[in-house]
Amino acid sequence: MTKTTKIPKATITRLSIYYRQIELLEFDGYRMVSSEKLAWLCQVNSAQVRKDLGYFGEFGVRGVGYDVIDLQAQIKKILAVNRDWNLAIAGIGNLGSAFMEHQNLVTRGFKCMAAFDNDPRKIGEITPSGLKIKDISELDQTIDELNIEIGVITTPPSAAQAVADLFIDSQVNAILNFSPTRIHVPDCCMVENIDFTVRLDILTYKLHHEIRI
Amino acid sequence: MTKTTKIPKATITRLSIYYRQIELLEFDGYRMVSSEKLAWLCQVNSAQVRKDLGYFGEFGVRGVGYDVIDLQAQIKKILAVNRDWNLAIAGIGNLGSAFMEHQNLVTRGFKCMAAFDNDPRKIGEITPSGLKIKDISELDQTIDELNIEIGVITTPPSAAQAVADLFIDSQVNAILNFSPTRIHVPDCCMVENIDFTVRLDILTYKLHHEIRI
DNA sequence: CATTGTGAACTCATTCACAGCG
DNA sequence: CGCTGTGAATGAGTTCACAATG
Repeated sequence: MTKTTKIPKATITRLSIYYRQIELLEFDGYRMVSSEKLAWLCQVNSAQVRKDLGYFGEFGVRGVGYDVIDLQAQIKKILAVNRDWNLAIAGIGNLGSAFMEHQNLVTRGFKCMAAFDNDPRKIGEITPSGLKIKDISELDQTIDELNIEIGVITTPPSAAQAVADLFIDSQVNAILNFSPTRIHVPDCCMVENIDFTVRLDILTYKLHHEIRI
Repeated sequence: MTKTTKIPKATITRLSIYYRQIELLEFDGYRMVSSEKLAWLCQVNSAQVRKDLGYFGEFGVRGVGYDVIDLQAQIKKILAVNRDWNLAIAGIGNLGSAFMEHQNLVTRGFKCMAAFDNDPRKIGEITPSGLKIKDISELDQTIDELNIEIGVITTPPSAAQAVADLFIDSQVNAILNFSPTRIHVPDCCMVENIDFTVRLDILTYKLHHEIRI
């Protein structure tokens, strides 16, 4: 019934994980799946699965479970990944290049439409996927022309904030930030951070203290 | 006083973020920092900063703040990043290569000591950092010889679980998993996942629903 | 007297437990 | 009967508010 309860951010994260597992289930020929089984695959509690889905509707059949194909479609709709999204990426070093070529993006409708750098040696180069690297000064115009909605930052940390500011000036309100810096943005803009070293620090902490958190 | 209270995982994550900001503060010549300022930089509540640090000791001076150099050293010790850690990486595609060459790792004492793949065309190749790519079948022996404590998985999702199993058999109890699959491991092993698409899905969800979670 | 350190209050998230239903 | 859907109970994490103090 799409209640207006506030939905935990963790729920959205898990929905994305459920989606991935359901894809695999479908590939393996499953038609139905129980919350118990999906929970096991995703390493969460089965009540959690049911509650997460419950925020958005009643997708299951009591006594039976969830239809794999249907659930897949429902989650796609919830996450709004039932359509393509245009990305632009700034900072074409090793990481930026790797991100652009990454299989899981292409197959999921995330399209890298523009690539920017400020290194004169890189500008004008063609990436393996056939994209011409542009000068960062062309960002604003390009974003507008290509209808970019998500900006990806793979620059060194020192450049991250300036690039974020450029994206925001160009009305890009969603940023995926790979640099190990927190960037400051106005309220209209949302940021997701991916920081390798934070993840590694968690592992070293746990290894050192010999605990599982 | 290093109380034996249970420490939230989020606290460890933030500690790593504080650390990054403190490095920058030191670089900018600051000697002291208040919880208020650090909180602003990291986009959290200042009581949160104090509480997080409070789990591990009393590092501040009332009425003054925290000594930048000292706090840096303290957090390094807590996270156990006051020493080097040897990594091995499996799956030398675009992402694996990018990860190996990544600046922030090298400067932080995370050393990529071994690289594995199962593609005959890649085995034997030398990476830009001078590492010879080995056959995945040599994993067990190499891990042992080089004293590897952290394994990194940058393979396609279909290979992730098998590689994880190999790491675990070789007594590697900490895994950084870049593949968009949840891997199943025994209790002795800890896993941190980095999944681009989950992050992108969160952005699309928010863009579509025009909310900030 | 500005700022830390921390118990208490509060908010948010997860899990339980069972009614509801195909 | 078995599994979903969900209110109620529990648990975890964050923020408040203020006493403690260099």
